[in-house]
Amino acid sequence: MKLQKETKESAKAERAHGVWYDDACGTAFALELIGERWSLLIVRELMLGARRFSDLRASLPGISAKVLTDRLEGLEAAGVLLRRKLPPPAAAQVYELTEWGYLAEPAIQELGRWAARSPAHDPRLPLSPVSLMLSLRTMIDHAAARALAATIAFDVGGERFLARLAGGELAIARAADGDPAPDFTVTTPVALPFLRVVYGKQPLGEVMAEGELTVTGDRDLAERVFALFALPPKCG
Amino acid sequence: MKLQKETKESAKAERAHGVWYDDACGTAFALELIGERWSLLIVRELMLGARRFSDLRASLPGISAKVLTDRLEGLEAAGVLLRRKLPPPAAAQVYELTEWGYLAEPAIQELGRWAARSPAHDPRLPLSPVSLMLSLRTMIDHAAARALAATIAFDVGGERFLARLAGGELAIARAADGDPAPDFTVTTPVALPFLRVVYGKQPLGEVMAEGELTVTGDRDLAERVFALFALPPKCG
DNA sequence: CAGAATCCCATTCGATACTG
DNA sequence: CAGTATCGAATGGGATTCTG
Repeated sequence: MKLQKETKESAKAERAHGVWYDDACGTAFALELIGERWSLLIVRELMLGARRFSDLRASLPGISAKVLTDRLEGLEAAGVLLRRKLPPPAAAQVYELTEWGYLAEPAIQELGRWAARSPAHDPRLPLSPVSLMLSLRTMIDHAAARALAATIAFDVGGERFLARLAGGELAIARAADGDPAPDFTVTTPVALPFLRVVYGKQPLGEVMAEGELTVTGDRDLAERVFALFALPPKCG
Repeated sequence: MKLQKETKESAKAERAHGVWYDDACGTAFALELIGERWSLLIVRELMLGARRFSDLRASLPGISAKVLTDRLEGLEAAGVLLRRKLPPPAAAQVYELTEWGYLAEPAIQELGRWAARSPAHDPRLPLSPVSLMLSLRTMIDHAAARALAATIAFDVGGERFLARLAGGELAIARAADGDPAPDFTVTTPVALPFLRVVYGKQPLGEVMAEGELTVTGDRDLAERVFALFALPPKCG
């Protein structure tokens, strides 16, 4: 009886550290770190830089304060992110991925690439600004992109990013003060109209005529850049 | 009141279909498909071919019959796997990944590769035979492997596989009757001793002297093949 | 606004027992 | 062997409240 109780208690303690699977497999260990509901989506939202509690809440429709708090604690304990106090006068607290946390991007991309091939995937749900930017980096045709270079400013629902296309890679960062002038600027209140252009291959003029999406600057370059993106073929 | 109740009920119904995140992001959708506890590990166990209920239970220490049943249902509904009746006289039921299910391997690999870089990863826990084989395919140095070709038979705790190294790739399948004669054979009751050789870089002779691991056949080729594998560098 | 603390119900889990 | 049935316990997560 005693023994059984101790076993149960230690099992409980292990669970608190996130030890569910007794398995040396790296994939199983990954699931102990980021396999809880919401965890990986929080990591995704941090992938383009530090964010505040309320930013995260706003980007993750449906998450509660409690759950977000719990997950941030868990991810911090796992070494995936750090909690950092901004220097005064901002004095806000932000959450930022560790160096190793940032290395999770390929895994996130592979999962997304795989799921996008499901016949059941519905690309018309809402998409956070960060997700949109990451999806571009995931779905770009690297080979074709080598032939192009561009500096692109994005404003998605007020969140601003600067993307630099060069050498077949798309580097993305949050917009900052010293940013160079972009070749063109994409402005849209929500992701969907832009998705219809890059993945739905709807003509840019048509979507712009609806009034939500605007592209200013080198429109011709923009069209050639947008042609670089495509969803993977559906399977089954 | 009425409205609230309906909202709750529809939320419940959605949850039953696995709609947790209201998010077009492919990663979020992937998590709806394979993000439940155990789901991705079940997929991993099926990655090298169809298995039975009891095989899966044996390979996933700690999973209960109920949870395994639930997950198999969910994964079948998601289109990740199929339940198939073997023709008589075997007449057993097996679970097998769909074509699209098999495409999840890169995502599983990226997760494993990432998690293996955590300082907290403990590679001395038990490892299922399938995990061991998949980890080899994940951690091989493709560039260096191009210089070698080999046919290798594995017997890990009674589960037998045939691996073919060629063109920098490691193809792995369960052993079958018409298999060609291997260049060498690796036999071990559990994964650990073999892990110590390929990832711990412990001398093969030393590990074999302990008596658990045996390598028969072209021992020299074996040593050169084993040198192709390495864990990614720890981070932080 | 950022988050901790509490409450509480629904779901989930795992153990055990049972069945064709 | 391949699950199903049942049940108590643990957990999860939403709502609300409180604090700095």
